[in-house]
Amino acid sequence: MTDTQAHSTLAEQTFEKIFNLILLGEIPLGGFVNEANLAQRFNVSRGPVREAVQRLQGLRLVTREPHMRARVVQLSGRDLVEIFQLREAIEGMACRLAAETMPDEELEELEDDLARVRRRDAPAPQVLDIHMRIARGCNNKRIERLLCEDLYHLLRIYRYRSGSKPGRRGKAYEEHWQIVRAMRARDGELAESLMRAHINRATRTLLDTLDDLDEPLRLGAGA
Amino acid sequence: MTDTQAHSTLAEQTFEKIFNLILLGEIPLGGFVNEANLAQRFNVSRGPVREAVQRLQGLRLVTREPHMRARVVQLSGRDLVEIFQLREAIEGMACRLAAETMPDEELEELEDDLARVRRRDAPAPQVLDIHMRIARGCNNKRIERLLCEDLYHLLRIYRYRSGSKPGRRGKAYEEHWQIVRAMRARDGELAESLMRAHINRATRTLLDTLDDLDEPLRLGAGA
DNA sequence: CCTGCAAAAACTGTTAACATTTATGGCGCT
DNA sequence: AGCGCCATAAATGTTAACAGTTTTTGCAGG
Repeated sequence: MTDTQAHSTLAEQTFEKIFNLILLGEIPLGGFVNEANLAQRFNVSRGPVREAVQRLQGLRLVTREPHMRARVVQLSGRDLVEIFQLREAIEGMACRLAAETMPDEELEELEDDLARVRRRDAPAPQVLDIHMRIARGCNNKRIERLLCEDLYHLLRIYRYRSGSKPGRRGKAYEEHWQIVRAMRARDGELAESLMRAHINRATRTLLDTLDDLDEPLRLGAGA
Repeated sequence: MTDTQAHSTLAEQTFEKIFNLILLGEIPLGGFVNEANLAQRFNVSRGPVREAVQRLQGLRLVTREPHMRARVVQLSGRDLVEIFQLREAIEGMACRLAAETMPDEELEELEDDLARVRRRDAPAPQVLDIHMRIARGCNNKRIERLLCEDLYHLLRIYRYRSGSKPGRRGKAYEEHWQIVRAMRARDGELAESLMRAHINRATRTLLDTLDDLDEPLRLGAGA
């Protein structure tokens, strides 16, 4: 109507809309992604919808084989472990690189913001924030995109469903602090191993949670 | 005509064809990817071509912004370094996981094949082969896909243009051997660090080659 | 009641035409 | 000649209809 080029292309807007549908559970995990249905819903043709679904497939958020109907992935406990193993490897490397190449001023800023979080007068207490800032500071566009665009979407869905563990908050802060200190010391190797340990601990907490719930966070049909 | 479902969908066939065009340099690095042009060339409509190009964008092999024409990436020296840094992180982790979970028999087979390569009666002396087999054995589908599907395509293009360094062959073999020995000993940590060192050395060789050539392997316009 | 097959429905794959945006080339102006 | 503007050309974005495959439905037979 009047919203001229918020994202400029229908395909991109449609991607965001479908992603939100999945995020909010309106299309459940394991549920089907129907092109015609979505096209009608958004008042667009199937072209942009197809493009959006294909992008979701690129993120491995939906599976899609030749003539079969696309469906949202299940995000089983196994899937999450795999994602976290991948994060451990990539974010570890990102942290090493950021420790070696990030400008001093940005590191200081990062440290200051972290200190503000501790004093409870933080502007945005996003847990992912520090991870994202390290990813953006690693001076490797390919790693940055993989973390900030590809894995970020998956983590959003996971976090939305299992409101982040409150018990880990304090410990996570301490671990973040150590990581930033290693980075300020320009000790890439230490920074990497601290980040890996940090994510590894998160993985363990994740596994415990999954055990508690008996079954993984499943909102779609059971396997 | 008669080739019934080799890949079943036109979009997929078109993807392979366009990829080969890029691999062979028929579409040069930095060159434009014209949808209508390719559609006519392959006797298909623009739909499958669009889908193929979008997949190439997902691999970060072509860049494509809203209304601009898509173009093949440049693969500058910087790009290659970034790819190798990413490989170091992911293949390192893959190697650790493979060392911990790969079945004994597969590891033995891997060792035997490597021994055959040493004795010069190898069936297929593919350098990438051992990396791929480790990726496939890491028991993490997400990592496997990232290495075998995403990064594999990029490495193929790089290798096609700079016929793999012969001087490294012998050393690479020795390093592969050590990695497999660590895996057979089920020492994931050692296997990971050996794999990382292996890729790191390859990166250095790569950088030296680039220095020798004065400018990176550029077939498109210079940056 | 269950099983297996055949027709119908639903869905994805593909195409060609239309709409909109960007790139190109020529013209006049300074 | 060099620079900016405007018409034209070319490329991408979008749509609606058609084609082929898969899933569902319903019925007949055991």
